[in-house]
Amino acid sequence: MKDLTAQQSKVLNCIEESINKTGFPPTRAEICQKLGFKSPNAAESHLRALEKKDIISIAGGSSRGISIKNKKSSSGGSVPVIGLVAAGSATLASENIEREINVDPSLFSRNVDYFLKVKGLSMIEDGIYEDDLVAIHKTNDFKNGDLAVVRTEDDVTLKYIFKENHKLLLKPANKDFDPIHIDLRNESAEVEGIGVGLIRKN
Amino acid sequence: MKDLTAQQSKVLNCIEESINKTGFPPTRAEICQKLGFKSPNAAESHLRALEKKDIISIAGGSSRGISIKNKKSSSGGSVPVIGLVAAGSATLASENIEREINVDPSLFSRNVDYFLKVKGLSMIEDGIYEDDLVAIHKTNDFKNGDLAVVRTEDDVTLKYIFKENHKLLLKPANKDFDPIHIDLRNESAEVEGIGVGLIRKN
DNA sequence: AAAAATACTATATATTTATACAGTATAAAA
DNA sequence: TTTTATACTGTATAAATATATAGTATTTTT
Repeated sequence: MKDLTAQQSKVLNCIEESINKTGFPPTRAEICQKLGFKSPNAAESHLRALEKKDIISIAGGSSRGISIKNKKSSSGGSVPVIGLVAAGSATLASENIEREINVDPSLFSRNVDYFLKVKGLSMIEDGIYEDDLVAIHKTNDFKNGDLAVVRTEDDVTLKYIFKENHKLLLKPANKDFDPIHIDLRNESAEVEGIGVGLIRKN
Repeated sequence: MKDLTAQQSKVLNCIEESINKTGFPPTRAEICQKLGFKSPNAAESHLRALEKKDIISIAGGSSRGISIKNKKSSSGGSVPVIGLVAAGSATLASENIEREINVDPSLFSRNVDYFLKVKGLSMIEDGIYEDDLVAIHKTNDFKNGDLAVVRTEDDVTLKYIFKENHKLLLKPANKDFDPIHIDLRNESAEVEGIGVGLIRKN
């Protein structure tokens, strides 16, 4: 990312302040007033510079149409919690959003789309316990050994995933549980996302 | 809090959606468009109703001047991360704040004062791994069996705590580690806080 | 039964606001 | 050295927007 100039930082700061304080972005005039500019074009050109550097986006033709890109946390860091229902291998209640929690997106390595509330003990040997919230990044791209949310024909399960040609291995971390073997020629299976973190409440 | 009517809920929802999606509140016209109203005054009066019920506030004379009230704190959501240095039983670098992360205070059962970054494997059998962030609630009050941050004469360690008269037992969750016995008549020990949760990054 | 709140359409307008255009000046990059 | 980016003032204006006023109709509260 390109560096911002001192003035551009001030303008960006002014935008953030406005959003935090009032709940909405500032107008050009307000930026000018706060930073002591006498021409609205002073604000305008700084905004365009910030837009060019991909720091903000400006909605054309609408007032206060400024939004800060790749916004860390803020207040919009709300992530849904979805519960797995059954034990062991489980059924995802697709729209079963239990609640929403606020998390800092910068916390985890990848963007968190939802938290999966773990039911069952299939991953207990790797420190994933019942009722833990596993942070899921939605993707169907994975590497062998990733912790994946996999939708099989009638189940959704959280396991380590390994793929070799047409064979899919879903491996639990509990010696009392058997690995699941899926032959993709006969059965369908889809990776919904991969685990990028975990939250546990005692 | 007074109940909202169905229409008022829709309008509120529309405002929230706009803020989430675009980064700024909607105009009257935009609300009308989304909800199918044909007069800007339809939106206006619903907004005034929501204002009267203290759900939103409307900044007079400014465009998109809508903000949703009592938005959940977000203020005190910044919590420091402190690293434990050595392995097994460790030394707390007291003011060694690695960084700050934003968490939803309602996430854990008790208020989180800081996160302790775990070093070592002494709690591994209970799913607390190296580099996990254990949410610590500062207190010197504890129950037997609590996960506690204990400052001994020259160490700080995270263990299960048990107290019986003058004897303190600090119990790891790893059979390769020995429990620590402290005789409070000879040695001093202080409970800095107790663990109320955990965050892991993969 | 009357008053107040809800739920709108319809029209109008003062004000807010984005945004273009014309300059000036300096610093940095090509 | 010429171009590009930065950093503004100053003026102007079309378009966006809040907001008032005038109605109608239904539901809820008092």
